[in-house]
Amino acid sequence: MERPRKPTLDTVASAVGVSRATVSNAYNRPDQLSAALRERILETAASIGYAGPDPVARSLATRHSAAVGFMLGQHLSAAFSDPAVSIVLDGLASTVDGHDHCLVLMPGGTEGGPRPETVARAAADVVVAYSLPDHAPALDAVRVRGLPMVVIDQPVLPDTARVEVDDFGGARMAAIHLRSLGHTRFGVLTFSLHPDDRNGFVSAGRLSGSTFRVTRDRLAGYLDVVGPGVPVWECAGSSRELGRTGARALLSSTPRPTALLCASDELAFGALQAVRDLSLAVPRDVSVVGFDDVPAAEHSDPPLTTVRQPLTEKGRRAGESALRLLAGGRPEEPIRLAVSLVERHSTAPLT
Amino acid sequence: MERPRKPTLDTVASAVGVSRATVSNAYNRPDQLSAALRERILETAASIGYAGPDPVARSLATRHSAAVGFMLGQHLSAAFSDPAVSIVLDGLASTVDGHDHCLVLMPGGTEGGPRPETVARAAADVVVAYSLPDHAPALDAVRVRGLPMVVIDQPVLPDTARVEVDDFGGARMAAIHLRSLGHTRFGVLTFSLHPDDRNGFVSAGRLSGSTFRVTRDRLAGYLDVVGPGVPVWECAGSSRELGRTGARALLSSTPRPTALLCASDELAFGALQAVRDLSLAVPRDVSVVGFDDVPAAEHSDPPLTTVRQPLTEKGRRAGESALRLLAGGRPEEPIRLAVSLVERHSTAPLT
DNA sequence: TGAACGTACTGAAGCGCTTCAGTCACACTC
DNA sequence: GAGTGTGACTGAAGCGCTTCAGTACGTTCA
Repeated sequence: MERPRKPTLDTVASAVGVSRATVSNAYNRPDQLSAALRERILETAASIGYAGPDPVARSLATRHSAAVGFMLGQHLSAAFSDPAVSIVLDGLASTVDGHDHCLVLMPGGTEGGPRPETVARAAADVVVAYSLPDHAPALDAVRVRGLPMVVIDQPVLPDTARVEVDDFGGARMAAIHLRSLGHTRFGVLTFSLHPDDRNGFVSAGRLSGSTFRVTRDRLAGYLDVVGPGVPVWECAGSSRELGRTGARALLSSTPRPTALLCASDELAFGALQAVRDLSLAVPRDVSVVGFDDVPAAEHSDPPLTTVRQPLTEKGRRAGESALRLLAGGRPEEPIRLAVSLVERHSTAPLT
Repeated sequence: MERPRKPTLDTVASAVGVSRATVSNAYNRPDQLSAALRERILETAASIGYAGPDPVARSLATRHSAAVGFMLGQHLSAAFSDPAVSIVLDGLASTVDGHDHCLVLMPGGTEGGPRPETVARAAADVVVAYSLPDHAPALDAVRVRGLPMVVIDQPVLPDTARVEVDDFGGARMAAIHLRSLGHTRFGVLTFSLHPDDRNGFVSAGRLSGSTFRVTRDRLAGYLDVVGPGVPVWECAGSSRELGRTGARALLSSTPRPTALLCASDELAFGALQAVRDLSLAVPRDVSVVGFDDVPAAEHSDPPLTTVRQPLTEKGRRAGESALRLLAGGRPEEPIRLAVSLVERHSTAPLT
């Protein structure tokens, strides 16, 4: 079947009997033509099924694509199972959407970040990177393309905007809290140190060379307070299930820890369950702290003591930075958001 | 500061001393030139910082953008807190990424779907819609643009591919299971019937006119078996917290239900917690069934009896359909994936 | 009354790339 | 030595739009 060609600006222009420039103005610069003519153009366009200027052609002509790329170091399901990611992404998405920009997802491959080819071929004029390992090839691909970038929770990169929280300080606060409650036997539950999906106790060597900034800092914050000899279990991702397994392992060591320091709330929720699994109670037998303060932390059983970081704001600020770079602004000073300890009922003095 | 213009195909062409067409071929049709020349072109390109053909210009010339749009009826945080969404999205993303396509996110506004302008301006050449209300304006915007579309769990639309599961049948299976265990007093926990974020008991009127196909069918499946008089609580989203609140309300009615039918696993997890909150036990005092069979269902306490739907495959099939449409294929017959009841330990005979 | 100004619209030059019909030189055949 | 390929490369026409310098035609004002 001979499908009719899609209408273009030209189609509309000759249907109305004006020049192409005028039709373009009808869409983009209403002040450039009389209201009556504009009305007539829009009506004609609708009647012949013209859906408005083609986004791609417009992007080529204007030299920006109204899209912000989003690079993620993990598979999407893994990433989103962590509310910390989805809330940030939501903040980001609503910010850019409010300014008529789309979000182009570049999901991570197996290597800790999108493939460089994916980056090279994606239409975006600024990209925000979240949770990539330090030297991800995708980061380099962005640089080669000359796209401005904002990184979240990532090491500093030349010419790049950045938003982050004080993971190290937050973790220290949590650990100090526990120590001041009298605890001396700790266990630490962390998520990936390296992009290789490993679960298990962590050796000193693996610990030192972690390529994920956030993991590294939270862990360092904990260990800075509780000392380096503490058992650390690494989970391949931030999920309840993995946390439950890890916490079970930690609680099976002798002497049994009386306090568990978790790198995220999701991991901590798993730990809560693990304590129950062993017929122990939180906080009577073991205290648990999380990190993030996701909404569910307030309603867990018991409500979770955790380090609050402003997740939505993180996404929003990243979005605003991206928009500012898009408008030609220079990357500003790194934005550092405050964290705070939220004491609830999963921690108690050592009895 | 005078920033140097970004190199283009032309820049490379004249640097090497060949025509622009040849440089283009070096990237897209290696068989059209000698290996030696290609090598030389690629080297020169790298040395002058050319990152490869501009994606936008290429899209305009080829008339496809290598992007699949993704429309979602909810805010991203709401959507991703439901693993059922993130797993589907992950399946979709890895399918299209494997074929060098990006995913363009068009997040829902408040009206149950992306704004039509968002749709009109997004560069994508096929879109997949998930979890939109029946007559979302975004659906119409896609039609006007003439883009092919695949819908997941959505009513049939002319000229549109579709993948879905038998929500009605699945829900019936779960309800029949409960009835055959002897239960007669039920409570139903559902998620949004309308795009207005409401929580509370559902009136008959609100129930009949639901605009979300999935909600409608699961609910209808439950009620088909347990009868129309059963109390139904609507949650604004599919999260543990909302489920917990709703289940608490349901369990406070007299006579107290002995079985809770939940529209999703997340809701069911909340119900599990609610039962504990009231110092009751699952399944001794109350049986609970979920829907989806997300990974966590196997590990909940107790493990959840639920209706399994193949989430990853749903995303994968949707991705494949999208790719096929992109290749010019006609929309095929709707794909209907099988569901099955997974009996675990959250249901038991009425004692 | 004529210079100055505004408003409404148009022509044409790109934006950076793909693609297809050639052209050209060279080898191969009978 | 004319005919037939064939492999390697090029010229030029678009893809659908934006934009900017201009034209044409009133209005205004000194």
